[in-house]
Amino acid sequence: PLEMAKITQKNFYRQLKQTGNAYAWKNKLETYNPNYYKWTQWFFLKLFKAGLAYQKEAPANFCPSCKTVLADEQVIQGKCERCGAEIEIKFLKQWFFKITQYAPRLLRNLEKLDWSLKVKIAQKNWIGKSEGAEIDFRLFLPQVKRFVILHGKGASPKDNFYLWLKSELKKAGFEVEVPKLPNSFEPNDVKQTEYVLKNCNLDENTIVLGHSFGGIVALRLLEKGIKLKGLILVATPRTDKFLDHKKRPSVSTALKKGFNFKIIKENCRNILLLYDLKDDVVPLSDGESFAKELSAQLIKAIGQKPHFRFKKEPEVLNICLPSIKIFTTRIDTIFGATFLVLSPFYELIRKNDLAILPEAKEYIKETLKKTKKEIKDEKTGVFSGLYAINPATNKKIPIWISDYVLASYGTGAIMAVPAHDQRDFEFAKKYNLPILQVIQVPDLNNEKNILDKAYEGEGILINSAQFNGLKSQKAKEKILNWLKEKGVAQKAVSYHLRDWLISRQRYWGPPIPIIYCDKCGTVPVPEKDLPIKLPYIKNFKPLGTGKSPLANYPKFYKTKCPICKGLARRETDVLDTFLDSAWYFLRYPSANNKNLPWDKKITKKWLPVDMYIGGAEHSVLHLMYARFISMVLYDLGFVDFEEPFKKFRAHGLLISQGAKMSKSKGNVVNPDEYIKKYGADTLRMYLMFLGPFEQGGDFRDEGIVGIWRFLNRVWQLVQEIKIQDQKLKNKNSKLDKLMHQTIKKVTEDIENLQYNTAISQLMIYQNTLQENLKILSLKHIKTLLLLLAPFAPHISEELYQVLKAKAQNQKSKQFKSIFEQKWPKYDSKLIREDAFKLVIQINGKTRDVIEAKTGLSETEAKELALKSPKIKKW
RNA sequence: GCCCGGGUGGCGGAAUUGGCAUACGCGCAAGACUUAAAAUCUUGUGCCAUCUCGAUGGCUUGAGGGUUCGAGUCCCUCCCCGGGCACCA
Repeated sequence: PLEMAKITQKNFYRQLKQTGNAYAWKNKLETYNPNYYKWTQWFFLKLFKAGLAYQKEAPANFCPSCKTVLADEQVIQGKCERCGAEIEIKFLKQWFFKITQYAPRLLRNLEKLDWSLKVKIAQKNWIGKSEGAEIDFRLFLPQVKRFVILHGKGASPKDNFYLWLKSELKKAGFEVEVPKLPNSFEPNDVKQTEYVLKNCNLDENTIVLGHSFGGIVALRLLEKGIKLKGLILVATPRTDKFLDHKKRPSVSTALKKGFNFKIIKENCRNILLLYDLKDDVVPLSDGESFAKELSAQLIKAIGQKPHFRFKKEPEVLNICLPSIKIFTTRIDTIFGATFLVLSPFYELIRKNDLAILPEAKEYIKETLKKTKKEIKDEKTGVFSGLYAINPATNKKIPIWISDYVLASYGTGAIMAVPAHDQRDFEFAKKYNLPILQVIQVPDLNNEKNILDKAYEGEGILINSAQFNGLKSQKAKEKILNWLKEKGVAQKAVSYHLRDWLISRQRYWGPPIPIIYCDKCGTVPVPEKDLPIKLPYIKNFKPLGTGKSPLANYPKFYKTKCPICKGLARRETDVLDTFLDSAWYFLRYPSANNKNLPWDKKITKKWLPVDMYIGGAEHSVLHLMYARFISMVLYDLGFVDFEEPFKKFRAHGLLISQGAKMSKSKGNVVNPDEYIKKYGADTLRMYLMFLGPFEQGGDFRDEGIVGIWRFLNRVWQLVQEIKIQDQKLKNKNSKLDKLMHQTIKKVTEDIENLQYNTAISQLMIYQNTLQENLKILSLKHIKTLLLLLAPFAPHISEELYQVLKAKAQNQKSKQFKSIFEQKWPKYDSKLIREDAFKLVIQINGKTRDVIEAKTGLSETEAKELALKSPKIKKW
């Protein structure tokens, strides 16, 4: 790629120069240059340190042909933005930028921007804000009747979260016991176990929750042969390694006996472990070792207080009464929610070993083999084996798993309301799930409102208990408040925008500056070590193993940990090259600065960009990324503007033979051929003359000779003209008027990107000059050349030199360039017409047109009109 | 399905606020130059009628309706083309 880039860029630069584009060539840059991508990597580090770059395991768009993952924006209609292959969903660990954190601002700022409406709307839709609610649907726990909570060392039933948890569980309809265990300060697990056996009601409908030392007691109960429905260990020690173990001889003694895990597992099949990441008493590793021995699910969380010692610990309640959070914009239809649907990638299913059916597990595996298109084409799903409780109706509803629910939107779970959502309707029909109508269909006389498809509109509520008769809008508000009071719902906003996936398993891109060390974890490369150069390797083809080709080069990835200096491994994925282009405008003015990404003073002078012109295809790609990066840099104090481009205009796309130009279609129009035949000026001017700049169209060369002829006539004009005596000056007011009108029109049209009409005005002007060849003065022709210069720079410059030589009596001399002359100004007094055409219409039809002098009064104009002989018969 | 553009001569396209629709260019036709062709220049060129043959009348901006003295332009309904997004709950 490096060699190829150098060849293609050479040709690219040649063509840009040849077409007469006046760029500041001193300030050019190439993003593959280590001097440039050094700073791209530097951004990554800045974002990483600001908590805006993170790694996560998530379903990602994977292109099987490019063999890399892609960002959401880079999937166009289910296909790869680069190669067009059908995208698959793979569950992989990748790096992301938290662009979603900026979603509200990216949306809000749009209003202030002077951008093509098209692009603003595209961005708005892509960010896709929806307002609604998040609602908790509690899981239905079959056969569970009773909770027994065992407190820890030195505690009593009144301490920590016990009282609160007891009341919450009671509210949910369970029996709860919290025994006061004997000798709490110097507890003996044998004695406490005996106490529980004697005093508590334990059976196969009971879940025991043990907190800290209470967990050891719980395990002993199972060892004794007690069978339980479930066991929850909250921060229970496995080893006596915790900080002040010397002060806890009782715990050490209890642990020394060890556990009979085999019997424990036999007596209880549902075991969940909850450990606090910031625990200052029991290390997380205890939870990990328990999880291994008990083959149980370990949930890592952060307690309100370390070791879960606060009065309210929602994480603990969540374990006892797991619930599924859904997002909806139609809370008014909640009484019609007859089932829940989870995405196959829903966190709970993946991470918690809920009692889901084997066929559901199989389904999740199968989903990973499908392409996006296959998923879309047919709705499939499977019953999970679980049930939830609809918080509005308190009814038990089944939980299904289906890939028609996206993991990456909302919470990854939905309440299905088949009567009022077409997708849910189709799903319910296919799998024979109940459909309950809760909104009246207007204009339907039939009282039963039988539905053969979902009614998705709003209306009056039915089958919704106390909310019957309300209109959707009002009902949304009331139901939300009702569920809020119950503590199971809250207002929520969801965005369509996803975090920006920036890892690529390609070769060509800046390596992600991260080092993995067994001891120190994920370590950012120190800034002084940048750039991490992309090595020159022979086999750069993608591997298809989910890893970058760099993963085959130990020379690249073997490194030392910057912290402990031990052996470590570099990240081998590279950064999305869209990140390179997300900040290049900042680099242009300071392109030659070796020590900084940009010079503060120069940046202040030149940026933000006044006017930016590009393709609309970058609406949600480059333009969104660049805005995000600018906002981050602003927040971090590196630049003093949030928005990089004040004004943006999208040029139209020129297509060829009815399709986008592409090498594979063989319909590429090569400018070189036209330059060879007609010259660069003709080509560039023809492109401008073709049609409205912002519209684009099919490229045909049928009219190109028109421009060629026009430029030839201008050429002839300058050759033929004889510079007159100054006497003739100002004699021809008609020509002067046209000249000033032309200056005005061309100036304004250029500013509005209406090049086609500017050129047509130049043609009119040129034609008139030709007709009045004998009475032309220098200014007329000079103005023509000045106005023509931006369109046809080469010929204008040459003719300008000829003209100057003529004007100064043929002395051959090098004159200043036309591009150093001032742009002509028009005199608005001279533009005003002194005559106008008085159009006489009768019943909207033109019956006569009379030449009239300006400044007539209404009566005078009427009189004049009535004199027209033609109107008499009308 | 939703959201943007757009639909005007044979073609690319013009048309400030509603006020001569078709500017400018291509193409085409006739003429000039030429032995001839190309190039160049000049003139003409929306469609349909009518006749006394250079005028007169009518029609025309995707379709239909409306507002107005007057609509390519404003309002309503619909059709077609291009682009974007799309199980987004």
